Amino acid sequence: MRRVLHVDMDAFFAAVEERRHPDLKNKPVVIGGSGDPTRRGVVSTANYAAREFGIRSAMPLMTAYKLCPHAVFLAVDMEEYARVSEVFKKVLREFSPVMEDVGIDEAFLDLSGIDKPSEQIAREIKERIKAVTGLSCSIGIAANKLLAKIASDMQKPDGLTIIADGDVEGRIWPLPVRKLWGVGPKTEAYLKGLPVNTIGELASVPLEELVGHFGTSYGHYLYDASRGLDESPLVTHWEPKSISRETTFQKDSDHWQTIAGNLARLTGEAVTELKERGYRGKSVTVKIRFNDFKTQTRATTLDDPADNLEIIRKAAFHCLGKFDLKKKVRLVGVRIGGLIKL
DNA sequence: TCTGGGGTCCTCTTTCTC
DNA sequence: TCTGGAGAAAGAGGACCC
Repeated sequence: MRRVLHVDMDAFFAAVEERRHPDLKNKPVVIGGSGDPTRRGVVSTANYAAREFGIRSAMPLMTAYKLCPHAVFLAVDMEEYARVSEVFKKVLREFSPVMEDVGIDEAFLDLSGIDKPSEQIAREIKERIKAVTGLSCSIGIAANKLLAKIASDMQKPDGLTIIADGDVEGRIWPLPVRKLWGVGPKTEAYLKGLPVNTIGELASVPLEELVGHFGTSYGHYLYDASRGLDESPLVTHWEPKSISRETTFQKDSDHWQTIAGNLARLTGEAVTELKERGYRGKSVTVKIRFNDFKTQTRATTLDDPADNLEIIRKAAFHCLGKFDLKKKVRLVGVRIGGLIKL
């Protein structure tokens, strides 16, 4: 019988900042962008005090500022969060060697080979993480990744939730479909029209109907997921598939030099990382987002995999030439794909 | 009015090759 | 030489994740 644990750090970025700056405790804290709410950017994390004002992740900083002008706004300090992330993941590996990284503040742990009761392991992990990082986390344990992740979200912050066999009907089915990993705002809205609002209602839709609405792959996924079924293994090692850089201008621009200059700079940064990590790329894609938020991409394939700045920059500018730049541009980005390890 | 940045994966269409 | 079809690869867009 498989047993999977999911750890989710509570309001991670904000919690790290509060630990560094104890005077922030009990104040609303918003982490995002450059930390200047008058500039373009979105909320990465808000602490629980800020959430009481309606501030949420992915909200524009300017909107967050209107909701709570006296909140403390801080810049994202990825280096520090990555450092703390390594510390708590090291703790997890002490409990089981099979760990899957899920971004900076989450991880799965395979407990299948371990004898201890689930609740005891979870409590020990929470204590250890608290001891070495000073931070709290929420933990979910279930028979697979899908359910463990839903479980860790059920009692936040500082939660501990165990989903047992037979709990799906009683504890998962009443939840909104949006709680399923892979169901975002678009799918949620589409399902609402069927009408399907809860995971249980989704489970009552025949497989053929789901495949008709969503295609073979996603249809089957939804069918299984609504029943709490998930065979996917923990992924303990993976290679990057692409490396990208993009930037949103403070002011939309139709000035070619501004767009081209930024593309050249971003391409340089991406190539530097490509080289540092020891890869070559086979394809180059340029992304432009216009002032109406419409996004277009133009891609080209290189003759041979490359990590040479001149070759990749030339390819990027070839792509840039394929755009019709009549509208003002708000974002430019470059992606190097088809990576091959040297 | 506002809507980041760094990724993955899927689907559909177009282009290439045999 | 022309044409068509099949299948692969490339290109574009979009949904989703943290």
